[in-house]
Amino acid sequence: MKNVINDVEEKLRSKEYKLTSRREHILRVLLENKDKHLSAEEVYNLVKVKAPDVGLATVYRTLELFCDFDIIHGMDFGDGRKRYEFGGDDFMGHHHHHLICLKCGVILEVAEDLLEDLEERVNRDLGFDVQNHQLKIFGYCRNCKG
Amino acid sequence: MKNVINDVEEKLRSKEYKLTSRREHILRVLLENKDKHLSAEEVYNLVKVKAPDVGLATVYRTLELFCDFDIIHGMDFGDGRKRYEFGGDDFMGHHHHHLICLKCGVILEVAEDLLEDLEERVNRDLGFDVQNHQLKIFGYCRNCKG
DNA sequence: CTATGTGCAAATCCTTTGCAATCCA
DNA sequence: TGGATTGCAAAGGATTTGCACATAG
Repeated sequence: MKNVINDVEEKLRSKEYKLTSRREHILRVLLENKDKHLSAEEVYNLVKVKAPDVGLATVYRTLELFCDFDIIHGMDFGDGRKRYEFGGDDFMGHHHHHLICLKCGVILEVAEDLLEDLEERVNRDLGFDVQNHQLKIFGYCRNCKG
Repeated sequence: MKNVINDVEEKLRSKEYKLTSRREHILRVLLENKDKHLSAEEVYNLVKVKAPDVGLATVYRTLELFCDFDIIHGMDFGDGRKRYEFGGDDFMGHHHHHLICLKCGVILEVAEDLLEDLEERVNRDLGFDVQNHQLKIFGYCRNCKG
């Protein structure tokens, strides 16, 4: 954890950005909620607990910054707001996918990457140079089905 | 085409909705642009050519209506606006996927459905009852790569 | 005639931006 | 000190909503 924070600091510093205390607070919130998919406003509310004087704009600006540095990773589940998750490719290894329950809205993760052969096929057959992919699976979770 | 319009009319009528002339214009635009992924405003602009007195709100309301009836199908490519495509499951058979070029923004479609085994595995291993999925593949198209 | 559909403008929601003040190297 | 960072409030863009009028059946 301290490690991660140092890594991030170094990463930012390598391009003349600072890991200010605001940014560190935001980073901590994201770290402490690795498993969740927080919206900007949720991050804001959590950050305010420890640092009541942060502004929402700063949260947005910092989230964008972290995305640019591939420290976090933004996604969209179609509920009208962007959501963020700690870990870009550098921190997380390869992407995982999301199962979204249509009833209760819970979001589960599938760690395994089963799409490599697909990527290869797309590459070969369509001449499309795959960089990344995003898979969302909608359905009913164990508790909601039936 | 006439067929489709009649189908839609019947579908709407079965639940006490009407296929008014405004709605038909909107439907036609979507039909004539099967291959595109129009935003609400793009639909609006195209509809205005034939029916200058339609309001943007009506377009939004109609798109929502059509989505509810699974006549069209909304999606999000992360550019801040929802996009629509003719054909829900009823009209199109199974879903296709999208290849999004990171440079020129072109969106290609992959018709084949290579995810069935994945669905099955998710179902079996995680007790998740899959209804639908959405796959976006980002990369560089033939023209932009290299 | 009555419920549904519609245009318009205002309202909402999330996000971005301008700007003056603040902070850090 | 000087450029980066920030809070605040205002602006922005997409979408939704309230309401009075128009329309279809």
